[in-house]
Amino acid sequence: MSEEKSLNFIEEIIENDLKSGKYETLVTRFPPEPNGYLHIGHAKAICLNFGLTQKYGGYTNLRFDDTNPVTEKTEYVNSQQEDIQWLGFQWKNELYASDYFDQLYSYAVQLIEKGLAYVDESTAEEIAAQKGTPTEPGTPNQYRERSIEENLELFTKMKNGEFEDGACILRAKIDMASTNMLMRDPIIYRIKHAHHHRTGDAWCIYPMYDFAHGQSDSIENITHSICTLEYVSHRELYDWFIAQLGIFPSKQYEFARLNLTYTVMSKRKLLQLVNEGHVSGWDDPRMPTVSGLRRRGYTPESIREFCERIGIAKRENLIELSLLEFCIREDLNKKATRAMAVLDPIKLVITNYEGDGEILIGENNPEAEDKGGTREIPFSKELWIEREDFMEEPAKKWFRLAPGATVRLKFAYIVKCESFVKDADGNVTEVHCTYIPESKSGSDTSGIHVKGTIHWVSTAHAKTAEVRQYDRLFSVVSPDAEEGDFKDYLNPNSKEVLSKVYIEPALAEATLGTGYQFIRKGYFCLDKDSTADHLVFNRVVSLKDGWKG
RNA sequence: UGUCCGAUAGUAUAAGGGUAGUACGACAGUUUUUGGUACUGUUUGUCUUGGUUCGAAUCCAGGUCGGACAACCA
Repeated sequence: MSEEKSLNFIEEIIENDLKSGKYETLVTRFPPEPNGYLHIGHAKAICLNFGLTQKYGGYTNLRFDDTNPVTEKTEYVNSQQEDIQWLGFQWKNELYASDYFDQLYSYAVQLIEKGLAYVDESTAEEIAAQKGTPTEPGTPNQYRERSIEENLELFTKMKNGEFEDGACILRAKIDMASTNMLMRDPIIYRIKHAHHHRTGDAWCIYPMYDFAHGQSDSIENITHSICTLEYVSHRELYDWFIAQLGIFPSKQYEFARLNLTYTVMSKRKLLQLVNEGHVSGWDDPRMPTVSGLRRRGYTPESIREFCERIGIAKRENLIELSLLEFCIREDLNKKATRAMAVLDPIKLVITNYEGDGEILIGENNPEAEDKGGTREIPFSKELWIEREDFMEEPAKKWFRLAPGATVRLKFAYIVKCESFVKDADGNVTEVHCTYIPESKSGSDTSGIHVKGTIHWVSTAHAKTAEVRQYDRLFSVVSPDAEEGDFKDYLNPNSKEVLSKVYIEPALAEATLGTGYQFIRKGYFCLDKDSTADHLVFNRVVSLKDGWKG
């Protein structure tokens, strides 16, 4: 029993099952339908399923739940595999529900032979009407009493393609009056003359989720089949099929799915954002998809840490985006190389500086264990500095530049603001300073202490880049819960493009997949749109800003 | 009107009959050549009404509130 950390309810069940000898080996599975891209909610399930077998031994299968040929594509199979591996997990077996189509078919035949399934020729509307409502029982129809022989014959014809789509279906014969709507003779096979991404045209009947999932779990000897809360009412059916077929009794356990503030999580809605062009694609850095987060600059470690922190429970939850941001800041703080970039430039002229070709040395990461090494930073008389680092009339507790104020230029000298220049519109365009030669960083003998340090880039040496700054996709905490269309609540300012940002020369060597901290501004990463002569950076997340001006 | 699930600080998550704790957030302070980081402190909570008990967040009963369930989707 681990005393250090408390167990979630699933871990408790597993520890009990292992301790009691109910199972020797833990087997879990991650079962996505390949009909879209994986999102952070899937990441929670991935971390849970794979994390459990890492912790307790055993293994986890990746099983694609591909029982609906019209929505599924190989493109999605590939992206989902890539995302799982990127998150840092490796499945034991790559499997498909479609691997079991023959077996599933024979299970259906067994049910018919036991008088527990029948072919129903009612229309979809009739079936819905006969189903009753949650408060009124359903009513059986005439097809329910067909003979086993007739059912066998009709089901064979269904399989052989002798019927059109929708002409009939195979239903389990359970209880039309059950309080659980799912037990009112659920449909288990339907006709779809559709091309399947793996079985091609071999089949024209396909099992429904409820007739495929539990049996697939059972075939794979899954001990703990973990899914989200909306499947609670399916559990009765899940157990029923396993009991009637007398196969390995996998057990289903449900946990609450992840909801994140300021975003939506359903595949349907994410697909809509993509299709209607509200975002650039599934991997738009604003999307809560794994590929979007990856492009945004999130690390696998940060996402795993997030999934660890949110916990596993059965109550509905809405996790604050700030926790995700905390996780990536925490990770990148240790990893990201520091560099200077000026996003909104004005010029700073050091009137008494006459140096030429001075090179300063900067530490790459004071938070890394090895400090990340150092780099060379060219300095000169004219620099770009951030517009927001100068205030003509300083606020109280203002530590940055203002007329007469002193400030340190990061890695360089202390300067004093002597004057400034405005354009015709009244915007400050230049700040003129004098510097203190003996205040050089690392060998400061000036004895002067300043409260503020600002970043800068030498105008003569600056490279340029495009910077894309992202904000929350929606302007309301819970777009799903609002009145009307969720898209009405899109944040119109979720993406801001800065086309000409000045960066220090070292940043021109930035590589894809690496996090950088633009000192005092935030964490950034190179975007895949970057080319050698047009660098593009994404802002992963800003730094926490202690300035409450 | 039914069945099932759930309810602990702002948000999550522990405590499984015996001190309501932790994290994020917020606020304050210390350190700091990033108003970052780090460190310290403060803040706020058991849905409700009864019952069992020496003792209830925990067990029981009723209520309230929230969620799920009537796709030939998964």
